[in-house]
Amino acid sequence: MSEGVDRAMRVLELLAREPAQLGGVAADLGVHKSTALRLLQTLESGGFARRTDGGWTVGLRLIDLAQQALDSLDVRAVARPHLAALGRDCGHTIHLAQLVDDDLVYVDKIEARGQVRMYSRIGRTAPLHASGVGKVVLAYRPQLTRLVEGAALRAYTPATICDPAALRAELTAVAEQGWAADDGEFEPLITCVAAPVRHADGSVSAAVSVTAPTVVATLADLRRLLPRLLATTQQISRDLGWSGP
Amino acid sequence: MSEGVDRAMRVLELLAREPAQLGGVAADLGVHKSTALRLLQTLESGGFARRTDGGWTVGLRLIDLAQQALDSLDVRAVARPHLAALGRDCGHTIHLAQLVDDDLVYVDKIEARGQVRMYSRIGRTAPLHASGVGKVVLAYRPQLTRLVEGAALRAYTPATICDPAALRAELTAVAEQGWAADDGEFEPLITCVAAPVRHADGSVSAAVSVTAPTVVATLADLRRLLPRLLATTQQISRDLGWSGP
DNA sequence: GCAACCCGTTGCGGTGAGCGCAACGCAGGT
DNA sequence: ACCTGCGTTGCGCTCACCGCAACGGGTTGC
Repeated sequence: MSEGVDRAMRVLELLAREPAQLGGVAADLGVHKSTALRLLQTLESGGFARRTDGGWTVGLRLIDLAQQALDSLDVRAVARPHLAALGRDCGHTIHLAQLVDDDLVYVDKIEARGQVRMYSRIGRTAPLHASGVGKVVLAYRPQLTRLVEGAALRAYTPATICDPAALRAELTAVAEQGWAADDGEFEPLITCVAAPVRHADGSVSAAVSVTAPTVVATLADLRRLLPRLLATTQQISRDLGWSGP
Repeated sequence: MSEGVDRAMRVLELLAREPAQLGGVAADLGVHKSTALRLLQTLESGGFARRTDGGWTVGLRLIDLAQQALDSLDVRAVARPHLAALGRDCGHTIHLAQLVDDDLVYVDKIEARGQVRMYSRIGRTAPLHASGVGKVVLAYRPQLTRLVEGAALRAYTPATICDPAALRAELTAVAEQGWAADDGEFEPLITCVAAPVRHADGSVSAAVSVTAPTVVATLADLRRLLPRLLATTQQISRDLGWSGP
């Protein structure tokens, strides 16, 4: 629709991945470098891009805006202290994922006490069929299963549930027991347990998970944390206005 | 330079502050609403804007990109575990600020153990003359004093140092003692101590601070944490390749 | 030393992308 | 029944933006 804006967004995608120079940006967009320069200058004037020694990078304004947007998410604000307390108690990585349109997005994260590197990032989307938070949300939002019914379920690991029937059975079990596990279904050797967060109207559009590498904690270990996790999600739900069981 | 992109950035600024509807966006930009709609649709197609029940909001892609950019900041990655450890030891809010061009930007934050609300946000800029991290950076980057020399120093509180001569004296003291304090100079009743982080070449372009409301910790209390803070910044500096004293 | 690069940057015209306009469908409120 | 304000669509006009070509300044190579 708006060509310039479209190109600008592609530029930001590029720069966020890694800094680039004018020529590279121009080539990647398939435009003349003078065009790319003017784009970058415009972005620079707004603080969305900046120059470094070795080329162009995303600007601070982008980071500021994103953080502003994150802070305006009500679920995040309400949940944060509870997540921090949970993280302090168990020492593992805590994730908060929220459903936005048809995507389940990680919107908060408490780092594990250990120094173990784990690849996850606020802003990324969680695979609905291959993550604890995803399965929890699916289990309580039947209409969302349309997103995984027809589509071929991607196998991230050998443990990923790719068979629709098996997934349906899993979701039924999750809905009944009130929590979900993920034993290496997205990344090998990474395990988690997840539980739903309810809004005032009782709907589930967010979830909390406790994640750890199996070398640190096995699924059995994490299961022992379930009462603590469920207490956390229930407290968050109550803070959001939910008054169910 | 590029009008469309310029408008798009203004739209994002608007949406990040608070969700808005088409009419509001159009009015604020001073354009016809059809124009605003096309802009929003373009942003939507790239994931930079999205529709909610009550209007338009910033999209997830923006958050993802910003987080990606944050993660690529080397200082942040190196410092994070040390900051977490420091936060665990003292329980107060920890900030990491980095100099980007002429702005000192908060790039990481460890929340305080207590539930006390404090207004700071990753992505915001720190006032150079009215914050611990700002004064530390100024003290070790004399060429930057040009930024505060001529300009009228804004008085955030009665304690803010607005007199150039007084500031110069303060910076000299900071440079000598190796750390800076901020006793209500930016926000009343908020105190902090800050120390410099050095890069491999010995230059100072980042700083760490320990912040607390005076009701929780007085300046005297925070001073007692100085050895721990200085040990942290020195360790970060070493991890960055610095081999000084 | 000069030449050959590659970087970012700057006028300059032609043209098509995107602008404003006007009109429509649809909800929700009075 | 009306009205108000939302998002949306088609249509010409025009000016913003594109590509081109040329320039200045670093760095590299022989």
